[in-house]
Amino acid sequence: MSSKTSETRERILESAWKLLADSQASAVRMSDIAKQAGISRQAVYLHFPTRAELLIATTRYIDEVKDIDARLVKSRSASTGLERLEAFVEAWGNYIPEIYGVASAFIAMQTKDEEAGAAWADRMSAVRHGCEAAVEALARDGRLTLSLSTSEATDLLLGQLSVENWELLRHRCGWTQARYIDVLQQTVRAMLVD
Amino acid sequence: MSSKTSETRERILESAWKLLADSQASAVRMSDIAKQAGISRQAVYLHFPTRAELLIATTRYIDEVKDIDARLVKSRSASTGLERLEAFVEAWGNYIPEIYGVASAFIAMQTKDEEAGAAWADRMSAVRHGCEAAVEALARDGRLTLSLSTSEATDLLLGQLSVENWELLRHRCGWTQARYIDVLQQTVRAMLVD
DNA sequence: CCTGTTTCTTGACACCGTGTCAAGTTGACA
DNA sequence: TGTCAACTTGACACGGTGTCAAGAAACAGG
Repeated sequence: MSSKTSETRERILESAWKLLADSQASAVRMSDIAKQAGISRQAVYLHFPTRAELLIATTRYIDEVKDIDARLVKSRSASTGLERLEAFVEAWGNYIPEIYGVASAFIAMQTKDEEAGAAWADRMSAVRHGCEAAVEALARDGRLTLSLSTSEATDLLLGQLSVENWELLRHRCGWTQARYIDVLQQTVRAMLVD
Repeated sequence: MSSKTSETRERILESAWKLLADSQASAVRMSDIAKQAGISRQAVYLHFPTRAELLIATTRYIDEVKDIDARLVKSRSASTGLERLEAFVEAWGNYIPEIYGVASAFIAMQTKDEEAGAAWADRMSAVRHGCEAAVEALARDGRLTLSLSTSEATDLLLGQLSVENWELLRHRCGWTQARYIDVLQQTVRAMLVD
């Protein structure tokens, strides 16, 4: 009964994830997802009222499977602000590739769809909290650049760690993931520390 | 005759510019532009074959009216790399607000429209050349951070000066334009110099 | 086994925006 | 006066989202 429902639901989420991951485009239509899941297009609408809500559910699903929380443990338990900052850059920077497909679908949709925009903004505000915590740890250590308020420093860090910036460096400029993490740690440190 | 043609053409470009500037959305349709210009939707297609080409023409029009070249003179004539970098950040950073409307329309369109993607990439490669020139001037002075190649430094600078980053700081985080320029000059200097 | 409910399918349709087409109007200028 | 270019009007195709209704299939519980 209910297990059947959630089984199909999960197959839809897996399909959306897969298609978004390797087609990596907003060119993934509802019918593509249905086909991938081996069901009819209408069946998808029985589980998710709109494309936006399907995408939202997909991010949540990925977060669960890839255990975003576990990845952030190390940064939360860092003893110094600097360590926390570097651990956060590493954790989030290495998480971006996992969510990139669905993230870019969101970014593309944002402009047209109110609901999608709100969902993505919400998600980004969670990342912002992570940035803020690292910046505040830095400030407590007295190592935050004097000319920046914690809020400004948080904003800058968020911009540096944005999916758009990752996409620019990794895809358009051809950086490796390892180099991306390395350089970003160094960059963010130069920007915010001391 | 031809003056009538180019007069209408210009009215279309002005209309597109205006609508993109204050609606600041990709929600600007061909019919909106036509209405604003006081002509029929089809007349727009007599001057511009597709929406993408209209947007491309609009950027060129803005570049001309707002004289992007004149704004870059100061950075090109700087005597030191550092001066050149700061002048470039100021010139481009202050130009972004002028083109933001049409830029965000391009960014939104990029994913779906091949042609628009290519046009925007082309435009960004022009900005990249500006970044590269500043970075190379810095390298000639021996002041470029050792751990970065000139190409990597250029990529980072491009990301920092991206329209997306400007949007984040100015719109979503509420920075003033003056503060944006100030902080970015400082940030970019910390990232790339010495 | 039969019956009722939930899940899914099939196929139709409305809506919106882009781009196309064809026929008709207006105005300039020669 | 006739011709040509710019523009209008109104229709249509296409692709994608979301809706609706009728029926099929699976799977309970009695």
